[in-house]
Parts: sequence; C-alpha cells; structure tokens
Amino acid sequence: MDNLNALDIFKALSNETRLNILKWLREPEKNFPAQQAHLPKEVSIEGGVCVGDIQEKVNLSQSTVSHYLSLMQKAGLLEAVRYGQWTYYRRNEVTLAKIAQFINEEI
Amino acid sequence: MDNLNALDIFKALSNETRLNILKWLREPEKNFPAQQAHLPKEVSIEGGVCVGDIQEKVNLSQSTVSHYLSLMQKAGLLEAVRYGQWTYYRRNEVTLAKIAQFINEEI
DNA sequence: TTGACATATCGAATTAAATCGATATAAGAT
DNA sequence: ATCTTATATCGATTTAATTCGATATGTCAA
Repeated sequence: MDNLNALDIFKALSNETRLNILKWLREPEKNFPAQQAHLPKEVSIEGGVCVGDIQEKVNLSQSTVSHYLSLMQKAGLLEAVRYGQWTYYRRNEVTLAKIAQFINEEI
Repeated sequence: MDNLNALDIFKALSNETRLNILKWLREPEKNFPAQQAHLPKEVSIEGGVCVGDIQEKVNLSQSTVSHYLSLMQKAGLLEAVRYGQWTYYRRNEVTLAKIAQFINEEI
C-alpha cells in the first residue's frame, strides 16, 4: 500500500466503530489494559494491539472486527505485524497525516 | 449545521464525483465557464455555481446531482445560496478546515 | 500429531447507498 | 393566469456495505 487511495480511506472512516478504533490506538496502554500481554519482554510492537483485545472492546463478532481491521489496513490507515498466532495492528501515522493534507490541499 | 458530524462528512467524501465537485469549486471560474451567468452584474455569490452548471459537468441525472449537493450541504461541506430560480452552491471552508484538523487531532 | 487458541476467509442475510425517471414546487416571463 | 425553466423530492431498482455464524488456516504446547 504505497500511494494514497482517498476513496478507500474515506470509506474506512465512514463508520463509528472504525473511527473509535483509530482513536483508541492513539493511546493503546490506556485503552487496552491487556495490551501486548502475549509478547515476551524483549519484543515490543510499538503502539500495536492484537485483534482479540480490540474485539473485546468493540463488542462485535470476531469476523466483523477482523474484516474491519483488514479493510483499514488495506486503506493504509493501519499497519499489521504478526507475532506468533497474534496479529498486532497499529496506526499508520504517515497515511493519517497525508489524508489530512489531502483535504487541505487537494479537495 | 453548526457542529461537525464526522461520519456524515466522511460518507459525503466517499464518492469520486462528490470529491471532484469539491475540487472544481476551488476554482469555479476555471472549471465552470458559464459560472454566474444568470446573476445580474451587481450580485455576486462568491465562489458559487448553480446546480445546472455542475450537473452538466458531472454527467449524472439532475436528481442525482441535486441529491449529492443537498447531502454535501447537510454534511456542512457546501453552502447553498438561492438566487431566484437558481441555487448556488459553494465550498464551506470552515468545515473543510475543521475536518482536516479533526483527523490530525481527534482520530 | 493432536488439540487448543488466534485470526482470516467464506457464504448468506440484512441494511444502506446510488441512481434513475417521474413528479412536485417555486420563480420568472409572457 | 399560464408556460417555461431550475431545483427538489418521491418511489423504485440496482449495487455495495454491514454483519453474522461456520469453517479454514496457522501457530504453539503437550
């Protein structure tokens, strides 16, 4: 996912739960108590939270949450890092900055 | 429409044609040759373009374009000014600035 | 190598968005 | 008053998004 696909990004942002996920991922430690509990101490996935922890918080089915996260990742809003059986998702600040800039300069 | 409804705004932005309309309205004189042709010289609706001129450019049905514009206006992205039988739409820069700021600070 | 857990994908059902043509409303001109 | 032109609204159809439960895949542990 290199170049900005504004349409996919705006579609991904057109949903309350997905907006919340992005917001929560600004402060993962605060919003996801169990954050990175599965990682050994020497490993850290900066800002990343696993699917299960997110699912618990949003209270939608596992498949829906997985779908949301993958869709946000495809749009470039999130990055995914796999560690063992877990997938950690974190914000992609580059895209977020670019889309704000896009609104200011292009739209 | 005072306070920012982010969801409605992102939904309004999730469409290529609507994105184009916003872009074109940055430079109405350039993008809409007949701009404000119906207005007497002493009246000016700064940056405004009437529905018919926009419709001609996007090549969708009159009802679809009218619906688009009204939806963008309800979201706060456009302002509508009626002059006689015409409705002139123009960008609402306040909302546009706010939504970019919202992405940078809230999301 | 079998079992348990985390996540992803599939297929189906429901709900929402896009889009049209037809019609209504509103203003201006005759 | 009537006709025309501009825009808005309505109702219907098609297409896309949401959401689920079931199942597949991948990883680790016993």
